[in-house]
Amino acid sequence: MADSSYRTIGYPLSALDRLWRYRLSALTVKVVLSYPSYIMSQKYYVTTPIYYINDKPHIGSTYTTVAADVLARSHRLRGDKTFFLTGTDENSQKSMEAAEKSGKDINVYLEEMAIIWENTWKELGITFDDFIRTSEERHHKAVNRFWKAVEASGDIYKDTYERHYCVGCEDFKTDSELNEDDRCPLHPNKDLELVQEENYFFKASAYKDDILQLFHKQQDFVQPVKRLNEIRSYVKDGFADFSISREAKKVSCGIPVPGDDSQRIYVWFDALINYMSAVGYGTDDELFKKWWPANLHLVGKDIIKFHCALWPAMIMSAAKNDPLLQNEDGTPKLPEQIFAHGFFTIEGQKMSKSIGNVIDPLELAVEYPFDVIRYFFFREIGFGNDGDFNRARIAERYQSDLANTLGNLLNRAINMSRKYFDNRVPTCDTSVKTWDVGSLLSRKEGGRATWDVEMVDTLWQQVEEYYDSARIDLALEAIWNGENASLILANRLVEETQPFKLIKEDPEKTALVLYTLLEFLRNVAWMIEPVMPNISADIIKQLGQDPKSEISQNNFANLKKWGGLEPGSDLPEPKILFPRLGE
RNA sequence: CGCGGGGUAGAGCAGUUGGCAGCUCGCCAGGCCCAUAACCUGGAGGUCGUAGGUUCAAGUCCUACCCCCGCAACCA
Repeated sequence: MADSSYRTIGYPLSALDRLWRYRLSALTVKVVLSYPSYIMSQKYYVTTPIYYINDKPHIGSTYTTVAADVLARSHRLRGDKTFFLTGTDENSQKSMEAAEKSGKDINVYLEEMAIIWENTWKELGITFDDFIRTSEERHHKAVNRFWKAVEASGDIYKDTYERHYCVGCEDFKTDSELNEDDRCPLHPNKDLELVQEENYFFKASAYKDDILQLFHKQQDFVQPVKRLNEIRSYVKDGFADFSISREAKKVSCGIPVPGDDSQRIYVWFDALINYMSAVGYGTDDELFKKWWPANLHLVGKDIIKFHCALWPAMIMSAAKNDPLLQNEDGTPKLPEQIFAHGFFTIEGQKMSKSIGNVIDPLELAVEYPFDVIRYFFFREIGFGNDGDFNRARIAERYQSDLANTLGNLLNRAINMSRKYFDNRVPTCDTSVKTWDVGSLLSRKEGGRATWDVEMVDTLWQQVEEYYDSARIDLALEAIWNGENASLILANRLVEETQPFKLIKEDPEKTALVLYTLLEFLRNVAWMIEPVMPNISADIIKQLGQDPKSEISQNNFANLKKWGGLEPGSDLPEPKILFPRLGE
């Protein structure tokens, strides 16, 4: 990097060979902004969708919820005021049908199921801060307030119509949206309902340009980019008004339309508002001001239409007549970002109850420590992409990444330290930031021959950036395999310095090497804490520290500062972190 | 013209604005002996779905085409 002798200034561009251009591009310095952590401290509000409770949680909803948990934990770790919301959608026809099937009273059924969901998340160690149920009073109040605001903006109108309604899409279909057999192309085997009634509509179409403008101005409003493209073309091609109510006599659930008991608010208009009702909209203005707008709505790729287009349109409308929804400059307080993750198949097959491959997360947590599953979710599958939930791959990841790379490194580092330094963390000068390794640490040409604490700082910066952009997968990759300090590199460090030989010649240098390994592992433990909280705590305990006391300091800058592991402190006897499988 | 995803090493995947085709696992050969038969190094293995086009330069941009996956219900 420092060697710029091959930069032949003034050379005509056309004469540049491939190598030259390649090297020049390698010179591009990544500028990473870093702030003192006391400035970084801010609020973070993240949500999952509210789940239909026509059955217990499965691996799919678990994936979404765990992702939100990882992001919430990553912000808490850094001292951000964090609010993580999940919950249940109880005003839907699907819940009603499931209740009927079970033969239970609807309220009894909803109560039981909501408890199952909440308890499942608790048992899996999900750190949600609130659990919203759309049957709750606070939600009804929020919906009422929201409806009235939208109504005052003139965006709710009544219409009598006769139209094709697709139960699968929960949406109306215009003639142009039907396939050649006059059926819904998404649900061709499902009869369209010819619906004839008088309902309320939300004038979404009035916000078409504003939504497109939003996509244009805030390019990261929808992530990943491919979803933004998808939703943009949907809005461009026609962003029709949404039906937002049903005749009360035809549905057995739902919140009554304010001022019109003959109609019930229908599905999405009601459900989306949960993100506001949970933080006090309609019940606690101060609380609402504290948390809204949400920083991130985490959703599955199937519901981006509602979250990325309908929801902002609804807020734009309501904001016109509700100061609580306005920024200081009068613009609507929209959520900052919507991230759509992909779906996964189970062993190559679509997840399906009839195939019988639906996985209960609690049963899975018996097969593997749940931290391992969490790791697999984000290491194996690029976040935002589709993937496959595959047992063989879990075992592979476990053996290779967890046992061999991480677990073994911890074990060998602790064992050597104990053996050579009287069961203690080696004593060395922790202010030494850089030292000769003796050979090349990086296998790449031009790789470094020194250990440099700066590499750990750089890794921290990368990891934080990746967590910030919800790229949990990239954070893990950087920790395990990155160009800077990484677990791979730490293992290589052992080979290059050979502390097991070095101890006979140069105990001081050996102390430096082993301290570096242990202290790096302490840092890694905190980097992976959002994804593997239990493993993280285990590592810190094995290093002779109390994870709780460290985190209770709630001082992120302190926690990641090099030298946190005290030289000379006791090192307990190590335990195998990830026992080999099948033994 | 229904919508979306995808075709890159044996398997699974990355490849930002075109600039030496990469990662993990597996395989082969060495090294090491602190450690969980773990760790490190080297190697083999590619017509980047096909055919055209733009360009000094295409996995990447353009055009056409082929193939695979998902789209009854359950369902993130």
